[in-house]
Amino acid sequence: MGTISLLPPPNLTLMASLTTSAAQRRRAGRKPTIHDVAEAAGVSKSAVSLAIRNQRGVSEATREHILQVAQELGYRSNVWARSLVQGRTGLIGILLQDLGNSYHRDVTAGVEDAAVQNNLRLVIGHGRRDAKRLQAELDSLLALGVEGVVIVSSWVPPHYLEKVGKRVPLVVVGRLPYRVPGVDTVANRDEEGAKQAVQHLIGLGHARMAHLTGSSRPAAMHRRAAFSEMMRRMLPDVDPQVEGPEQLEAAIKYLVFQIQQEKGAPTAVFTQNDRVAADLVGACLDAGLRLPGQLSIVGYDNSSVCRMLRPQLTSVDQPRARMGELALEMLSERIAGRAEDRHITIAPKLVVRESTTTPRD
Amino acid sequence: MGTISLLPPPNLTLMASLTTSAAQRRRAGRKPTIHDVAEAAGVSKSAVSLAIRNQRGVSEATREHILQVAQELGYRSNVWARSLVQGRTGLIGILLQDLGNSYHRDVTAGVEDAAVQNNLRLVIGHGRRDAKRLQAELDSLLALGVEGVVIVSSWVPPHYLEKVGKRVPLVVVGRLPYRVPGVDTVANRDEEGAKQAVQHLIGLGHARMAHLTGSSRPAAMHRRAAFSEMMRRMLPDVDPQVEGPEQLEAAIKYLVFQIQQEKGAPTAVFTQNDRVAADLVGACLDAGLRLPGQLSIVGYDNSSVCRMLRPQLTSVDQPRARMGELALEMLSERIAGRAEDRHITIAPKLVVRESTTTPRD
DNA sequence: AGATTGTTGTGGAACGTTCCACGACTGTTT
DNA sequence: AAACAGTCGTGGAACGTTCCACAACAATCT
Repeated sequence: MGTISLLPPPNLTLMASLTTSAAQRRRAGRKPTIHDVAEAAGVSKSAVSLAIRNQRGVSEATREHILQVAQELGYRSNVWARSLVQGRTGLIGILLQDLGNSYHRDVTAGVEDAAVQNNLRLVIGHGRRDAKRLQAELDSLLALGVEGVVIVSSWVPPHYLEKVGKRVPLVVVGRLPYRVPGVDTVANRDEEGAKQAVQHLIGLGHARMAHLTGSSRPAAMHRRAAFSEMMRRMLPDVDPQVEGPEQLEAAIKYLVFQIQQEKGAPTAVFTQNDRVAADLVGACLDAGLRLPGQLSIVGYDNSSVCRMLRPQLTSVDQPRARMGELALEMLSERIAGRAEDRHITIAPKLVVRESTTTPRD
Repeated sequence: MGTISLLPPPNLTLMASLTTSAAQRRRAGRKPTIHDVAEAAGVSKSAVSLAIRNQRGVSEATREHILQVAQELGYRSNVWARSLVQGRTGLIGILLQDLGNSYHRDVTAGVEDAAVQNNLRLVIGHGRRDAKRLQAELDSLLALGVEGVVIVSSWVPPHYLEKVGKRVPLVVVGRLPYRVPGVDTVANRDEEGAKQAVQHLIGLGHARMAHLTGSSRPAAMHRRAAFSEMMRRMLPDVDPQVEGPEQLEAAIKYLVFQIQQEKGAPTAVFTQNDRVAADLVGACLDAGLRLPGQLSIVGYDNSSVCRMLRPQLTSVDQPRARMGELALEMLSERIAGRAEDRHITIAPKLVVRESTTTPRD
């Protein structure tokens, strides 16, 4: 602590005339601006502006010259200044509830592709499966000035969605608890997916079936309800077993126990999603059950784990990339001014793999 | 605490000549600005600016009043205007090569947490496992004005890294082909992970071991080299089998075939990562092999699939969140001015599960 | 020749904020 | 009473860009 900082006098060189201003700026280590380019190229800043945006108003010769000078100086236009004056940013946000999840990855890929088409830049927000964080992240996106947001989560509270939806266009990928005015949605028809799963199982000869769910979010509830409805219609004599979402783990254990006892246990299970299915597969194998011999299992999402598990998982596929594309298209319509709400649903499709077979005799 | 200061309304309703301008702006559908708030609160824009930034220069009473008016108007400060004048954005980017991957998710979570601490906002870029796209995405982040970038990928070409690194601080999470001047790195010690894996297997009694790799990226190459080195040191008489990265699928098939033939086949495999391990597990099970009885398998990454597979996968864990935190800390040091390069390595740790056991006799 | 129409280019005024120098007022010290 | 220091607040000048009205000049039409 002995040394005292001898402050080097800031040497105010008086800025004698203002001629050197641009040069000084550059010397100060700042990034080159449009003024620097203009000065170096011997034209006005307006000319540079036109040139770099490829607008008419400058001759081809000067444009080339300007571009070359800009290149030499390493000039890059300042997006902030531009969007400040233009009043638009060309940014759109996508709010994910969970990175590290192939469903979200594929939806995002679809949104990305469509964004490129629409000349929009994508900013990803990461909510981490937590309503508070999702809200904070959404705020963050808004503060960045996105012109619209695609939300891939059903965890953002609807009243918050409604509030935000008034300030900026919002499209939700997935089911909401109820329709929120001003907010568009794109979702797969969970009922149809559940129906296909049940029909597939019935087609294989199954009758005693169970549904296993780990969530009471809207999508899960629709699958569950559709399962019950289908069973009532197709197999009115059978009492379908529906378990969860609380105590899912215990439900899985009990199911395995039932099968080991052989007394009227389900021969097939339709699960709410692949994660639950994977847990079930694990529990069955740990208990020494033969799969799919002793139990047929259908998942939902057709995620990347389906092909990793043994037996490979039969699962309902949602056209994820397409849903992402649709979401972005709806969003850009909104940004362009559409006022009425739209709700698109899209058909899912069962992908049959190894985890389903005819019931044990 | 009892006394409440009834704010004497500042009521400077003069400004006669300029009265309608702000109101007009608001009517035009634009978002409210600092001027609107100032007008509505009867103070100057400077006062509003101070109030919302919680700076001293306004009394507590007026600050509260201003904040309330701002709240009512739904005012949100415009980040670009701010960063335009301040010359900094408070944004940092993170470039991921693959959403939908638990490794990346966890690293990102670490970066996020540290970013909050450092009062920086995170922007996620998504490269999709493709050098071209990664570059485009990195450009995109730079255009947004990030002050630094954390890159979670080894796919960005080093020469490009070097070029970009001159304009903005860069930290790479993971191994690079070689040290790039100006670019910091944080990585796990792959050699140590490989060593732990081999030691674990030797401890179980294995001697004939193989390594299976699906990549020639630096991290993979280090694991592979360390595997060979360990084998040479610990079991000089055994010829270790190293397969891949090309024709990985064929190598897996051949390995399974060897084991079925029983003649001097490996009894354990250390794989480059969990994905390869999962493929191997699947192939073994499909061929009817008993796992881990006929083959012990060790993965790398301790990703979420480890617990989904049966047998559950023994795998080398990298402290992913911690690596993310470190990356962000290094980045903010750089932004603050550190000039010399730093390279941090961190110890991985083997997590033993079900996929490893004593060799078949 | 004069009027009309393009083309190429210019300087100043936004955009919404922060920063800075300074003013008005209220106490406190000489 | 004068001088000083603090607090609270103000208006104007940036920041880097685009937009707009208009100027200079050339080419074309009456």
